[in-house]
Amino acid sequence: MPIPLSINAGAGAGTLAAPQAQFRAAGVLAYELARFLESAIVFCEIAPGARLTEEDVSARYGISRSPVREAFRLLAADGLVVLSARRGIRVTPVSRRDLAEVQACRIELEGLAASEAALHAGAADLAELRAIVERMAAALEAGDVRRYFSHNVAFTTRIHVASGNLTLMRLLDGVGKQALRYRYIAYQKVPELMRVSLPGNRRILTAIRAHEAARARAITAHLIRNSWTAIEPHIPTDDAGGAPR
Amino acid sequence: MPIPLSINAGAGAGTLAAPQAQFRAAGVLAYELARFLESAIVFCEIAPGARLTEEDVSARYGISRSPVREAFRLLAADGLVVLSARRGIRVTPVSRRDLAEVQACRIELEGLAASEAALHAGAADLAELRAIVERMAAALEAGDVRRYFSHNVAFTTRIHVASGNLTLMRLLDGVGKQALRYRYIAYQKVPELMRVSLPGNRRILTAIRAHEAARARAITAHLIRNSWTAIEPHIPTDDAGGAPR
DNA sequence: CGTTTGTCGATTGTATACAATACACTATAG
DNA sequence: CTATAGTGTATTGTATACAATCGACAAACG
Repeated sequence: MPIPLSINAGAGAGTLAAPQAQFRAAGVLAYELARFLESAIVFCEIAPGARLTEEDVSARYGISRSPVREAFRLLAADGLVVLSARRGIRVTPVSRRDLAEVQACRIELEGLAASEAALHAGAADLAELRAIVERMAAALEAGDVRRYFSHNVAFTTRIHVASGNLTLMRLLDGVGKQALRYRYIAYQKVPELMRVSLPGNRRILTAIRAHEAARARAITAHLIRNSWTAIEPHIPTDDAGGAPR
Repeated sequence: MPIPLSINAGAGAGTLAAPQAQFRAAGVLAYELARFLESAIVFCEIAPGARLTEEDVSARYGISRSPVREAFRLLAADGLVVLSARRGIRVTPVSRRDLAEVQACRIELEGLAASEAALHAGAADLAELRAIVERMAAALEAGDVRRYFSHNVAFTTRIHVASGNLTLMRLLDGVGKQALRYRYIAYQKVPELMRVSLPGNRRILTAIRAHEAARARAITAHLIRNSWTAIEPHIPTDDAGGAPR
């Protein structure tokens, strides 16, 4: 039976921020596997709509079904896969509708995070954010989309941390991973997005440094709407594309 | 070894809306157990900060550890318990800080849901919402706090459905369960809250029926803020109350 | 020829045994 | 008396075997 995975192992694993590393040990197979698959899904190394089974994955990585099963549940909780009993799990298909849903939610939550960050960010947060922006600028200069993307994610995550709201972080973590797929597609298909994104992020940082909550929120919302409209044309109209088994 | 559960089995189980019943079969132990424990936690039949172990729960209900483990992960994803490796899991303690976090997020997400519902609600949604409001009124008349609470939850959930945004529903489901505990505490300690809540919900319904998205959002936000300030005095200042094992 | 029913295979759901690990406690050395 | 190392126990992490269930296909019946 052919296994539909085509991951060149070790490639992209761990390049994204560890999701709940603060809560869970690194040596736990389920979490390691979840991070690995997550990264593979976000970077489209596993195609949207692809079908996986517990057995396949456990055989492929030489581990038992228990951690695989747990990893699948973790991915499902973040909306990256959909579980259908006894029919295997499927990588959540991308669609314009899903994009719209995700972005609408992100506007609210990222906006809140930026706003709270403007109120609570300490010196360390600001320094870190500034450093990340510079790294983004360097990546843009070098034309390295994937590196820019990676730093951009770090920037966003750091704002979440600076907001000081753990519940918000948890929620953003959930919707964020789904959004990551679209964000990656966006930067791949429309690299020019970087040129809009970087100044936007700089302005967010400025607003946060000046403790202007409302402005930080507004710019964030605007930026998300921007990328939304940039991405949309590159997403299939509906999710009919997925192979129906 | 004493098992810290004190659930009179079957009492409150299933009174809350089934979370993902549409996706998962009812006969699956992990989901049944998760719903049961969820209800017990929300209604404070298991105390905040209480410690559970996979072994205890599996023994108590005569099922194996596998579904118990899975149920624990589901509860953790909704923020109702916190997992700490090899130290058992603990029911998430309540605290003013946590309340603030949850409510801040809810203002954004419930606001969005109300707003979208105002734009997309169909005749069936409106009829159902109207019916639920009448049931809330009846419960208020009868002074039945728990029944009022239950219908209130149904009302909120129905708005989420009417929004037509599945991602939003998923997020609200996550933060909503955590919020439920505070909402229940609120109605128990401050029954008068019902008298404020009912007219507020009526006004939300009116705004939705009139397709006034902004107003629906504003009223929703206002209502949440209201209950927030009403609840806050009844929550311990910090989470030092939990027995540290 | 259409419909229903039975069987089979694939896949998840559940149970259980075993391994690993972190924490608490005790004993011993200084 | 205090500090530290070692050991034991509780608890989760992982592996694996077995049961249940769903969908597909085929055969029999109308």
